[in-house]
Amino acid sequence: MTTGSLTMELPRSGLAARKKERTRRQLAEAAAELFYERGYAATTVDDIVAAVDVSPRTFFRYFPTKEDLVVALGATSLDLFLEALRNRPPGESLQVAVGEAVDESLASGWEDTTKVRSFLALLRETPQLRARWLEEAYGNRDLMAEVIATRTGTDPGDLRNLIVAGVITLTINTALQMWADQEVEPKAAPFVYRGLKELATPLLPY
Amino acid sequence: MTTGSLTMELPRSGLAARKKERTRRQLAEAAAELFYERGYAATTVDDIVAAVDVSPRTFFRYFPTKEDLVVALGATSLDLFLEALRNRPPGESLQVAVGEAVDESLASGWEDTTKVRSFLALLRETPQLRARWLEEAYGNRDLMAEVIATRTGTDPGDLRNLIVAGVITLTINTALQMWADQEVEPKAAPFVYRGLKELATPLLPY
DNA sequence: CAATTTGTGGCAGTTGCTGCCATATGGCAG
DNA sequence: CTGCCATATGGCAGCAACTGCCACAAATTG
Repeated sequence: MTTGSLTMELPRSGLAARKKERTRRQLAEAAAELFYERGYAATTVDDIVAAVDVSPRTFFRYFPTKEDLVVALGATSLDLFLEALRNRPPGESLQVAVGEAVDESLASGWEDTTKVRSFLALLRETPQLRARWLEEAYGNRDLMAEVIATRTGTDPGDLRNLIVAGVITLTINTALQMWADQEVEPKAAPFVYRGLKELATPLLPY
Repeated sequence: MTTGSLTMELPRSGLAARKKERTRRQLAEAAAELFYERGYAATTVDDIVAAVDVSPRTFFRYFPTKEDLVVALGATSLDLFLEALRNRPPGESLQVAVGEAVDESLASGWEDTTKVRSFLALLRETPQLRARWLEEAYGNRDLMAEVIATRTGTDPGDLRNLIVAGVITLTINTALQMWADQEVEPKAAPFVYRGLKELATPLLPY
């Protein structure tokens, strides 16, 4: 059980592999539904496995902890976001690139907007998950710094790039929460833009 | 049991109050020692209470969770930092004020530098605690934004102040980890300065 | 089809944590 | 100093998240 990538083995084809992938998806979907409905703490692992009809022991073979299942729910978006950012045209400003990459990754990583909002609401309501998610997002900081370095032709190990990556991560998360809090604006990008704009002027020498 | 302030009741004087404060301190100190020695996960609540000779049930009356004990270990510093920042001379630049406030709060909140390093090492080695601590630090963001607003004569609710506060929080934590990673420099302030200096120029319009 | 690998279930056990009730201890009025 | 009240403590039973271990079933391979 590789906790790192949250996938179990390499063999991608064959009946067994598909079956495993199916079980995994069923567990994740059933859990998500229950979490959104009753809340994270009020949903036990037993509840989840009962909905899919597997043993509790099996649950923990797919997800090391209950928390990890929630992380897995959103982790795909993190990867998609980085990939989208890599593919944005080089001439584009970082603001636009980041904003569009957010929208693209949300669109391709989730069935519909409702589920994104539910996920964000779950994070907001559960400090434990919020903390864990932030930690997860920061884990991608180094990768993001690399992408930024490539776009700007600077040194990937530069402290500045790390800081920028951290700040952008923070801003995106804040912006997404603000977006989820309201109902009228369907796209998240405007909120991200608004946050990033604040970073366009020097922050400190007040 | 008020989970909010992590203290139990108001009566500050009297024998009972002192006894309670003593038990609390004993638990925290014994736990810290064990955590630093064997690690967080490898130390059970039973281990901790055995060292102080109270019942496990009592432990949870003082600290809602094992994690909360760790947070309590460092939370004092957070309060001290804000207080120190409030007391820095108004003319001073924000960089200097923050850097000095960090040093002051570390000096007054911990017996010696070794313990600060141990605490930071514990955070570094335990993702779960790192996540929780970050969440805790961000909890002070609004308060910090207020202090900044006061210093700069701007609106406390300004989004910009929130962002600055968040970025400073992030920078301080990163800087402290870098400081703890090395051995030669005894004071943390230089590391904080170095990080804050990066914020003096616009971050985004690359 | 046989041999081997790999996923699964069941079970016992540990740890973190909670509710409940009985008891002990400190604070205080008389 | 005594008796009453408030509060802290201990013990116990119990739940939920995990884990290790072993036996069994299913897929994969030759």
